[in-house]
Parts: sequence; structure tokens; C-alpha cells
Amino acid sequence: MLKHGILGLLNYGDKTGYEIMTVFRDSLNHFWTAQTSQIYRELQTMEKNGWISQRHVEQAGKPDKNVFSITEAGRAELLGWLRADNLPKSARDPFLMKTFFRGELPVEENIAYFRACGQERVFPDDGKQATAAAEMYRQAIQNPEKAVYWKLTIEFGRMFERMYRQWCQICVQELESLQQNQKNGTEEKEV
Amino acid sequence: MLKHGILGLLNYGDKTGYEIMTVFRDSLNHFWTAQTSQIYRELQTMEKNGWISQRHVEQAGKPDKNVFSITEAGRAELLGWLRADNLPKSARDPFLMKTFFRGELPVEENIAYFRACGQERVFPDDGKQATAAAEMYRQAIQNPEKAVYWKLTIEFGRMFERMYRQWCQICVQELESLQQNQKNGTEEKEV
DNA sequence: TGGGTCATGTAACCTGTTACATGATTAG
DNA sequence: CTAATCATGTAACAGGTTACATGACCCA
Repeated sequence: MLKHGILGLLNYGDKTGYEIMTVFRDSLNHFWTAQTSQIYRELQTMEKNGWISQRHVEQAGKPDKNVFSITEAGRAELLGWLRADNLPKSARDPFLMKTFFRGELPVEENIAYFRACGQERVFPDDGKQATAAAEMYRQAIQNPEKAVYWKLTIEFGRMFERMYRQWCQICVQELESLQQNQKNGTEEKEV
Repeated sequence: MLKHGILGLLNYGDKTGYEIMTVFRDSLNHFWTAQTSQIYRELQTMEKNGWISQRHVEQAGKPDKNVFSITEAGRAELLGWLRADNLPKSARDPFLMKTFFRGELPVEENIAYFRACGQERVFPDDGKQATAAAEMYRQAIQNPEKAVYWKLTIEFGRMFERMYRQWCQICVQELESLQQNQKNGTEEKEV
């Protein structure tokens, strides 16, 4: 997965491992993260696969660097990946897993929890995103048409955020009415 | 992660590795999947951790089985996990990663793609969920109060599904207007 | 003098996936 | 007879995380 992300970035222009890390950290953090440890390892195997090539650049006053470029084979791989299997949506959500088992904790605690969750933000806030956007245009995307896709991922984040807050509210409501029923001792079954 | 899911299930009652697998397959599949290969491995390390204990049961007409029970230490671990760090939301979405780089493909292709995506379902459909629900209540959760949390995870799925469809529509709209602008040659910049 | 940025990586570990392997019973 | 269910696992691999290690330059 990360391999193809790196491929996508190199397709916008040559980069060092370090630069790739900064792009992930500053601009792609709303859907992926990557440490240098992994990046350098992936670059190695990508080179073995013939997807990228490397050239050593000596620098004065700075450490030398290895600059990576995408090859024709790499570009083909990128397009293949983009077109491949329309997404089984991995269905693996630690957050829902926890929610599922929350019955072990007292209701009051869970109400407080969902109240707090509804406050937190899941995706990075729009201010940060805007700055990252500018940066992204400048260094990676000369073609402004491609920025549309970037905006769409941001929009997804916004919509998710909204939905998530609504859901937290529903959780609180649901649990409060459960609490109410327990107090009243009126246990009508509602399945 | 899976370890704690297994712990949560064993907390409802003793189970074999095989039974754990069926619960994941039939009832928890909307937020987690697990193969037996992983389950048996996790059970081993969980026993080493002292979270669970094992007893061998001989059966007539069926293969023998190993039944696992949660220990006090395991229950403590489960509660600790439930209460731990309020969720950094791992931010790792292969779907958004792909969307981000779709600029490499022709707009028409992407429009068709998002149209198709809006049709597919991401979470298992409600019919299946309802059946799995009944099953879940019967075999795992005696306490109907705990079913609330199960319903909340399903509700999350429903809301996500709705949001996702809306987003796909927005993608199509956005790309169609891009297409329009390109045809007209009227390139007003809109950042 | 100390912390941030640029720049490189290695090693061990954890978690999840895929493929393989076995074998009895039971229902259609 | 054959497919599904019950029941157990191993091995190899892939991908991501954490911790560690080095070192120069620049700015406050």
C-alpha cells in the first residue's frame, strides 16, 4: 500500500526518502502515516522491483542525499494499482471493536466517554489542511486539475467528522434512555 | 487488538478457537475479521500472558476440543483496554489514498468509478446483520442491556454507508463540472 | 550550548494474510 | 458420494511500529 503512495508522490517529481516522509507528515496525514524506517525499506524493494531508480547527490554544507525517480515500469505499476480491484473496504475498526465491548463498563462512564469523543477531532482541522494544501500544490502538483482529487479526500474527512459527531450524540441519547429505563424499573423489551 | 476482541468474547462465556472464529465471521464481521490461523496463535500467547486458561475436552463422534476461559487477569486486561487511550483513530485509509492519486487517470474513467462505488455496499447489509444479531444474543450475550452497544456499532455502519454514498455523488458532480470547464476552455481559477 | 532541520538507515517486534495440512461426522 | 461442519493447527510472508544510532549545520 505504502509502496503505491510513494510511487504516486514520485510521479509528481523526484524526491529523497526524507522529503517523502515530510509529504506524508504534512499533507497526507489525514489518510496515511509513514515513518522513515518504513519508507527507506520500501524504497529498497521498489528499486529491486524496477519501479524506481536512485541517484546519489553530494551536497556542500548538508549531508549527501539519494534522490529517487519513478521509472516507466513504476508508472505502469501505479496505473495498474489505481485501476485494480474496486476495494473490499478492509472492515477493521478498533474503535467499533471497543464500542462493542463497552457493556462491561458502567453506563455513566460510557456516556461520559461518548460525550468526550464527540468533542475530539478525528481528522486534522481545516486550518492545518489549508496550509498543507498550499505546500502540496507548490512542491508536488504543478497541474492544478489534480488538486480536485486532493480536495475530495479533504471533503471526505469533513463529512466523516460530521457523521461521527452525530453518531456520538446518538450513543449518548441511547445510553441515557437505557439509564432512564433502569431507574424506572420499567423493563419493556425493545429488540 | 484481536487479543482484546477475543478476551471480550471469552468474557461472555467459554469458547473453542473454532467458535471464536464463527463469532467473528458471523457477527463481528462489520468491524473485524479473523482467520483461525491467527486466532490459535493469539490464544497461545494470551495463555502465556495468563489472560486465559485452557482445558481439553474429549468428545465422542466429534474431534476433541480445547475450551478457553478468561481468567481474573484477563478480565483486568479487558477493562484496562476498554478504558485506555481515547483513540488516536489510526488514519489509514487505502481508499482515500487511491482517490488522492486518481488524477493520473482520465476524468471520464474516474466519474464512472465513483458512480460504481456509490452503488456498492461497504458494510454488510441489514438483513444479514439482523440474523447475526439474533445469533449473537443467543450464544454470546445473555444480558440484553449489552446489546445496546452492539446496536450502536450497526448504527455506525448505517450512517457511514449513507455518508459514503453522498460523498460519491459529490465526487461525480465535482468531476463533471471539471469536465465541463475543460470543454468550455473557461479556466477560471478556483482554489 | 542546545534544539531543530536535513539526511541516512538497522533491528526487533507485532499483527495480519495466504497457503497448506489433517480428519471425522453428518446431511442431502 | 460429496459437500458442509466441527476442530485443530503450521509456515512463510507482508506490512507497519518502536526503538535505536549517527552526524553536520544553523539559529537563538
